[in-house]
Amino acid sequence: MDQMDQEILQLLKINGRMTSSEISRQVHLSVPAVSERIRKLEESAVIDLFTVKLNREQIGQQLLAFIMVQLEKPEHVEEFRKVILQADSVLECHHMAGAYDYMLKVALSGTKELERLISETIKQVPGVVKTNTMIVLSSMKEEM
Amino acid sequence: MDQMDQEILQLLKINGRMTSSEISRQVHLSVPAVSERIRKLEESAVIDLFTVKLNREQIGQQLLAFIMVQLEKPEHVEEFRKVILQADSVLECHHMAGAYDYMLKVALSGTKELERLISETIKQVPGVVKTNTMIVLSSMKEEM
DNA sequence: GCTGAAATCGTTAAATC
DNA sequence: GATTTAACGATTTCAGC
Repeated sequence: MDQMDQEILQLLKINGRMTSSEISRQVHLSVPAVSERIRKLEESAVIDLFTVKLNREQIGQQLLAFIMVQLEKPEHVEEFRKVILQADSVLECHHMAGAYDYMLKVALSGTKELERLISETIKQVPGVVKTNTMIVLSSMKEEM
Repeated sequence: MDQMDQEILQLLKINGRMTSSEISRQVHLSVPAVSERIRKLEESAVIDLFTVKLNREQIGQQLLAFIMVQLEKPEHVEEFRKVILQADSVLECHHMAGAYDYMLKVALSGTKELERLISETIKQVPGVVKTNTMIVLSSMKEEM
């Protein structure tokens, strides 16, 4: 991955739909050269995927929160994982070092839905002994 | 935003570079109809942006962490904001309710760089009185 | 708001440097 | 690896529904 690849990735980060010909003009490289570099960045897994970032407020997710979860024993991990992967409102799930085992980033319509997620989904998983929820007031930066 | 828009967004979430003609085949709508819907979803800000998700391990960011920050007084927010927006390793910054004022999601090469970020960048901001860092061991889910 | 057709523009593959 | 050319495919525009 050289300087040129970095420039191309920078442009794609700002606009993932930018065409190879548009990029070609900006980086002073021929169109096939640009396409080939993008293909190789995908092949080598530097590029994970192209995606679209939605405006959460516009799609009814006005509330963002982080939920710390303490899972009693490792034998409950599989069930926990299954529940998390199925829950659409859970955007991220990280296995953590420290006082809590997992940290979830969740996007919901409001506190009512948050309450339901915590008490009816997360706390229903066997082994979940403790949770700690932190509410986001606003976000000044959010990248991938 | 109707059912059709949701189907299109779902496809674009999986592949942000999917062409209108590819989408057209999958949702049984003409190509111009698909293009027009995508254009309107962008115009109405439901679509925030098209972007590329990079594989952090492949680009030398093997360490992911969350840093809680306590900021003494509101008059230091502007300086704090400036530093955060400039720091490439800070992926996210959320203003929080609760014990800490801000929560950062950071991606770095390792603990050495983390130490430098905390002591030479974050703690240098006037008003930062306390931080608390949580290390990510692995991530089982990560969407936008 | 969708469709179909035509013109424009972008992509891909092969040959060459 | 990059470029050029030419065939192919996608997008845009617009008339008509």
